[in-house]
Amino acid sequence: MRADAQRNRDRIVEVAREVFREQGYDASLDEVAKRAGVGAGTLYRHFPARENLIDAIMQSWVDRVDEAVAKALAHEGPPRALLLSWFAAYVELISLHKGGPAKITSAMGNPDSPIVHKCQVLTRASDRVVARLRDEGALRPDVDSVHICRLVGGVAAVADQGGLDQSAISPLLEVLADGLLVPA
Amino acid sequence: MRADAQRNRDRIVEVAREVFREQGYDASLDEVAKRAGVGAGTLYRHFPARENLIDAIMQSWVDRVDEAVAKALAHEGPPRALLLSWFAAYVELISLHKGGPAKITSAMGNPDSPIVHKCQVLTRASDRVVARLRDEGALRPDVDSVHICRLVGGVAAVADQGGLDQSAISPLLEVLADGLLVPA
DNA sequence: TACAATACGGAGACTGTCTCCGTTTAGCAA
DNA sequence: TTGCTAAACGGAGACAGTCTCCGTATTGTA
Repeated sequence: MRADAQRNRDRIVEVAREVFREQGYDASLDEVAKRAGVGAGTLYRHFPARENLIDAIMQSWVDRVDEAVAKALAHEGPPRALLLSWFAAYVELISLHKGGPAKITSAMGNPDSPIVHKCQVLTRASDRVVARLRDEGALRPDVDSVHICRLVGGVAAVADQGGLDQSAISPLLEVLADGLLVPA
Repeated sequence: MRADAQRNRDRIVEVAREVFREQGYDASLDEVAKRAGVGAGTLYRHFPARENLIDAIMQSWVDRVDEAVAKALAHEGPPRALLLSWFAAYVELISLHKGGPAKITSAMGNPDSPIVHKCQVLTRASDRVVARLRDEGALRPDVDSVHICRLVGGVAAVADQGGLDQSAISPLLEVLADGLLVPA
């Protein structure tokens, strides 16, 4: 890629991150282009669809997912606490931008989505949690990490769109944990 | 209301129901006006916001909610089957139109939403199921019907946006049921 | 039949998406 | 350095959707 193209691409991503954080994933792309000081054509050449831009923004975010799952696994404690800790991290990670939970969760399992590989990062992270719990015999045998991602993503989507805060989310996540773990 | 106004209003609702069923809740309102044979101004005078139109469309749907909950309650069987039967009906009811689950669930508990009273219909229906299960001592004491509506609505939203079918939804609803009921 | 009051409709302002193509620039080879 | 070409740029403008404004038409009443 030519140096100027790289420069513009980087700048667009940087600005988009800012604009999306302010206004959510529905923000105007022409606005992003304008603030980045490039023409609309340049933006759309680099990112033919809005989703491609979102995907690029999330690049740095992948690292945070790995950190979060490592932290959750490192924490000693009963399976329920581990699961709840991962759920909370999961919700936070996908809720960084308004509209994120719905966007990510609905792309889950759709191989044609431009953000498919971001979804894989999440399912793989959940896989690690699932594997640990399964080792301990704490997880119901018929659940897998896609189920978990959909359930927790659903809660996050509702919370995001309905403006729920932490205290409203927690009881919902607890129900999920109780439904996923084998009865004590 | 003047007779011509009433006529137009009815016609707009009728056409909107059809258009929304075909294209989802994001369908163009000008298209609705056009098909209804009225000007855009007329549509927007009757329904200042898209949500008001959606609210009007759902009028007939309220009856179906009452029917569904009655049917679920009439069914003899263990609490888990009752709950799952209600969940399935709930998902179906709010998924009649594309985008419905997200719209309805995110309005849940927001008193300013134009469709707030449709949400109340759903919570009240869930209340009846909750009351029955609580009588039987089958429900965890700390859950209420708003929790249930949010959880099931979240699953419905994910299913709606991700194009999941019945077989993908069922295991998710089962997890919810297991998390909501006291362990057997 | 006349006359308010009420309602209608559609042109057009505005906003956002996305494309097309003439212009500019980076990078390389001589 | 210079010249050249492929690559990239940018922004005008086509298109689509939302929503308003206001001149016109209709209703229902006195």
